[in-house]
Amino acid sequence: MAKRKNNEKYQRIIAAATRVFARNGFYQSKISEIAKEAQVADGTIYIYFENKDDILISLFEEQMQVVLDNMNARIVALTDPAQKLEEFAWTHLSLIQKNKDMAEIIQVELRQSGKFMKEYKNEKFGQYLNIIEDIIVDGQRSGLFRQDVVPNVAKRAFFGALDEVSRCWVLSSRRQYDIKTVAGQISDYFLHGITARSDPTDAPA
Amino acid sequence: MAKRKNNEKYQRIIAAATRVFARNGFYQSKISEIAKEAQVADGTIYIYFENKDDILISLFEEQMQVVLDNMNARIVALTDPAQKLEEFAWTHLSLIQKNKDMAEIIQVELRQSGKFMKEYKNEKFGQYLNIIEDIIVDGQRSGLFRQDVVPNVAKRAFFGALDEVSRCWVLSSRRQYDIKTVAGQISDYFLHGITARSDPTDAPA
DNA sequence: GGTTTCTGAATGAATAGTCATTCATTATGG
DNA sequence: CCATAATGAATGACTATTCATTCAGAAACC
Repeated sequence: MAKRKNNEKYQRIIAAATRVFARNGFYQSKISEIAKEAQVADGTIYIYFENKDDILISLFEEQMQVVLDNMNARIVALTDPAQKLEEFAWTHLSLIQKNKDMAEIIQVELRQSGKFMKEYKNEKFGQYLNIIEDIIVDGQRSGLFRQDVVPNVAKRAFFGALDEVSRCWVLSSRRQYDIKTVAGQISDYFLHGITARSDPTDAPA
Repeated sequence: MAKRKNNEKYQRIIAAATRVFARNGFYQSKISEIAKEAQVADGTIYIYFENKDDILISLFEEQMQVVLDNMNARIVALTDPAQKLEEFAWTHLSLIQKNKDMAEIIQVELRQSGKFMKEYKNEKFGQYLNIIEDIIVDGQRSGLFRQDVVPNVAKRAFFGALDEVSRCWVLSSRRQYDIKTVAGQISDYFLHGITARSDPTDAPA
């Protein structure tokens, strides 16, 4: 296999595949269509990738690394765990919005059972979730978050909430509410809950 | 097409397809494998179903109706919106646990596959989400829930949290925490948030 | 500088295998 | 017997992958 990173043709195929997979779904996408979209011969793809699956996995690994770096850089700049969670929500939704094709693939194609979710270990995704877990544990240590919260469950609850909203955007292609509103609402539910409180200082901003 | 409902062979094919799809994923599943599992000839499947897609859709419609009826029956018996949400969480997770193959298909194949999420309108799923929305609107009317909560966003946040936990179970096949704990935690985050409060009466049970 | 040889990326037509779907035929049961 | 259900081998489309060939540029040589 020819050298991958920083290779113009490799990147062109990745970009083309992202569009094609998002358009048709993985199993409906033909190698020939990706080749055409990348302005490359069918066979050329096999110089850079093992097979069709490998294109999807590579696509994911490549993008996930960017997302991880991005997110870590933003989180590390903050100290307050509550602020960190808000930042996570906002950044996550921004990334989804900025790269809809990619988001759709991660959401829809990669999670398909059998091959991808079961056989491919998907460490990058685990690392991503662990950013949330670390924030929660940190907040518990400092006494800001309740001690009876189970970080491993809470991280999934928080991520799941964001993810479901993202799915809605990705699949319906219309956003009813802007990112700021949604990210704010979700982190607010998670931090303070939806139950009304008689004490007005508890009301959100 | 031979009459469907209450037909023994129809049900046998649905049941077989559920197992096979859960095992291999939709696109990796062969009609011949479903036929074998249902102890039926390949061609017989086409007496009861239009095509392969139709099997998946029928599977889903059939099961979703059961889930909807189940959930509605349980919710209607309660009056307190907060209790209703707790009941929703508990029932949802119980149903997932009780029927893992089905859960996997709904989670992984149907909801997330481009072909099905984009082209198939999926009204049953919308109805399911609307149960949550109705509870939230109800709670706002009675002043129990905050007025600044957006029901349409909140329903997705709540469902997403449950769904992510379910996915974790379905794909890893081991449950670290029992249903009662998880359902309790999630509805508690959603109702009261994870932030610690100085007033001890705010602490969860 | 000009000629030859070499290299390996790129090509795309051909292959080889897979499977959904059909349908001529057979069984069933009323 | 007729109608309906069931069968499963055969069909036909589809497409991932291969590989013999081309070709542009780099090295070697004179």
